[in-house]
Amino acid sequence: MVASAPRLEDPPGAAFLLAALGAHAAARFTERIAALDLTPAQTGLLRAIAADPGQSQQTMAQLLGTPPSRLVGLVDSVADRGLVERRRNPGDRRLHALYLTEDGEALMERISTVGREHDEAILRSLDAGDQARLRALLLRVAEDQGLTPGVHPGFRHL
Amino acid sequence: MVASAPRLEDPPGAAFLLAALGAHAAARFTERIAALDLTPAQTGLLRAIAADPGQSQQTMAQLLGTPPSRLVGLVDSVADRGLVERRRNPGDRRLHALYLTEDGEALMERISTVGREHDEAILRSLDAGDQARLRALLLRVAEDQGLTPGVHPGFRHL
DNA sequence: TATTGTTATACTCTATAACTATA
DNA sequence: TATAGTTATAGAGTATAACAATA
Repeated sequence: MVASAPRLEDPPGAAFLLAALGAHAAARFTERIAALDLTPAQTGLLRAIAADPGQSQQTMAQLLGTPPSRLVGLVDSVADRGLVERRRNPGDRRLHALYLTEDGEALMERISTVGREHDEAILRSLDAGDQARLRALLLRVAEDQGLTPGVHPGFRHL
Repeated sequence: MVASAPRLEDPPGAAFLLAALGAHAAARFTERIAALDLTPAQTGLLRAIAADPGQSQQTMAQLLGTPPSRLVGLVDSVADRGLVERRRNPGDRRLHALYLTEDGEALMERISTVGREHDEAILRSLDAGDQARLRALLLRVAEDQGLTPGVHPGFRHL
């Protein structure tokens, strides 16, 4: 058994490629939504509210994997801009249910457009068939790994 | 033209899947190398030194996309453990060339093993053919997007 | 007493820029 | 004067835990 030679150009594994490309895609998306004056965390929050309106901040914090205290400032930042509103639950006045305003829903449309443009830019080197194949493979892995659909698991560090 | 209905389960784009899976893979890898008492940033530095020994800290900082001042503590942390050594360049004594020690090279072997196990865990839902297909597609996208091979573009935020 | 949301505090991490030594 | 590396400072962002309102 011979000791392995120095591996200068060790081919990166698929998981490393995933992590690297994921960080790259996230950085490019951050640049794009900055044009809408949004941070990734704000965008993730808007997306989560749009997907399931009326949730309390506690529920939302658990879904996003962040301490409730952090949600306060985040919700403030989008509520101050009239994108989200807190509605007190009359039955239990401790709960603040989160809803998008009309402006918020309109902005979600623009976010979706940005997302499609972003997708196109990242995948431009693949033809339609390969794009579909890649997406199917990623979906399969994401499901197996237990990722919550539509939620960025690294929300804590956005 | 009818206004679009509320899109509750908008299928996530491939780029979003990439970002989400990338963050997931990075988080799982962080857990694994913690068993070797390493942070992702330390691991990235070791990898970069192994790939191209003898570089100065300035060069390394540029490659990794981080301010040189941050490299100091990072190099200290691995040098104190005897994994890396700074060698002064006799020709220009301002430069500190970075090399792995024998212990550092041995640890790289273990890191490679951890990386392979990590890969296997992330991709376990795909058969060998699909793993190869995914890897080829990711490589194509990474190359098109201008990613430096073997370098994590989000090194700044590790 | 328990829970929701909020605020306060302390801590970690980072970049910027000043500083030292070499050139 | 310019550059490599280092150190100091200040700022951003976070989690933990204390707090107020409601149940």
